[in-house]
Amino acid sequence: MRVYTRIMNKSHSCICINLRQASLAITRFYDAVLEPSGLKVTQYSALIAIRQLEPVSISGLAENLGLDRTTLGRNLRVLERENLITFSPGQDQREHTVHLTSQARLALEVAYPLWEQAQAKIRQNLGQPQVEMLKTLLADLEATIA
Amino acid sequence: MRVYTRIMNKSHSCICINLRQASLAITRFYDAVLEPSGLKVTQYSALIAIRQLEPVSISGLAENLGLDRTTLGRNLRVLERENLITFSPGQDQREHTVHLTSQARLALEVAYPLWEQAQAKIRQNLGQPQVEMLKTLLADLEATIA
DNA sequence: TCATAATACGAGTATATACACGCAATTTTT
DNA sequence: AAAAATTGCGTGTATATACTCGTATTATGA
Repeated sequence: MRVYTRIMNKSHSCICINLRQASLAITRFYDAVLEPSGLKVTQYSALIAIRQLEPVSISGLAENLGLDRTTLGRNLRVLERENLITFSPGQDQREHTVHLTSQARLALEVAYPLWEQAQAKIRQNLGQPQVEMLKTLLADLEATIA
Repeated sequence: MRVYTRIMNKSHSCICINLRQASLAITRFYDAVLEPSGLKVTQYSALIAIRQLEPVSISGLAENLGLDRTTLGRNLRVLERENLITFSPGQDQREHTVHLTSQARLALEVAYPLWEQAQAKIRQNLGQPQVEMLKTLLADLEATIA
């Protein structure tokens, strides 16, 4: 008797798809809340990271953000075109170090209360302990595949 | 699959960025594991959903997958080009209903044990109760912004 | 019945993501 | 010092995502 492979027919049993769907939905929410600042949440997080690490190379920034180097490089071009960042040569002639412009600092000041508002809504509706639990689980999850 | 280790700033305070980083890392992991099947995890989940809901319209499928209608429409073109799905007109002349090909059913049979392997690794390393807790939190999280 | 609203979809545009490949600069090894 | 390995980055290619606008079809309501 042949036993045919039983395939799960519920995509929501997939941990990855669960994560992706939540990630996309929450991203849409943050992008909508941040809209008056002209920044998307990906751009906001990149600018925050740059401000924190400046001066920083593209690869260093990518590692910090958990993104592929080439992905971040292309994302940064958008920010450069919008006059939010500039590049300058580093000590090492291979490196391009990234800098915030004053326009970016202004945009971050506009974006910050909006971002806080998004964070607050989730904290209030989900509960602070649940938010902390979620962060812990996400960190542990990433550790399982490292 | 590359694992982008974030040395500095491991705990970001942004709930959205936490989610996105985990989502991208886990997606890279699933894509790498599924690679022998020729399917990416997004494609795998789309095909599973189609098999479950067939015959289904593009909009109906998009709703089920939590994706924008136009996003899914473009994703489906890739699957059509790869001869994994076909379209046919529905009762309603506006609708395009989606169908799996036998090639897709074969690909799913190849992909299934690989997908199970990815799921198992996470279940074993994170723990079944933690996986359930994560799913609950993600569902609750999405409810907070609805 | 006819005007209007709602639905289903595609195209245009734009950002985000990442792998493979190649090149130039730097570091390490021999 | 020369060879080899590593590092930093860009390009080519491809998929994924979603917003706006336009069009055709269907449903609804006056």
